[in-house]
Amino acid sequence: MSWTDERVETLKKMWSEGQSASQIAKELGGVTRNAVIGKVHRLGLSNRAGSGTATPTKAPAKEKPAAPAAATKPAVAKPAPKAMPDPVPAIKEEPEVDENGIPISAARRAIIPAGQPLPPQPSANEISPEALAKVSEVEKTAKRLTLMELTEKTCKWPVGDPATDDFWFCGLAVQQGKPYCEAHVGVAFQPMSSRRDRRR
DNA sequence: CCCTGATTCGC
DNA sequence: GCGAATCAGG
Repeated sequence: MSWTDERVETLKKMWSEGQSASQIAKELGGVTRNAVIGKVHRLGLSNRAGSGTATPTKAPAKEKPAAPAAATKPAVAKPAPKAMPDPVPAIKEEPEVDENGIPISAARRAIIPAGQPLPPQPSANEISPEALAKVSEVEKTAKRLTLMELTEKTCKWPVGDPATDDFWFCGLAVQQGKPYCEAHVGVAFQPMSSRRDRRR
């Protein structure tokens, strides 16, 4: 595989979205995470926006002389609108939870630990019955943790009403890089088409 | 041990 | 330019 324009674009997009190199590599296929990282560096987009907690170790004061005095612009220059991508879909205000126990907006918003990007809201999206079934089943075996018992390794999917006693977090082992266990990741992150059109 | 990105260096 | 091997950290 080679770095076609398309692949590079995907790489750029995913990288800026905060996806990990391995995730990107998986997505692209035919490349390893090393390849992705290597490419990222060659493209000169090594640092992403956000927490510099990754691997700062030592941040040598590398000041980038953005624009030498050479070219002096007549000022006025546009404020550079920057990118403002935030397709935050208007979430439906649903005061109740699904019969399958899927929490809605309010609870979720408050609980989400602010991981990396953001958990795309299922909103209008339909979740596969399989995934939902999986969730309701998982909730039986959930560890029912309290807020303070949560760690990076515990699923942070909230269940129940935070305002009542009947509220807890799944607490099962999270999926690497995700805030939820596999089952909950399944309903939190929908690929695209969850509907399986079965036709003859 | 799982993972992460960073760097090096032969190709 | 590419990416495996390696390094360094969580």
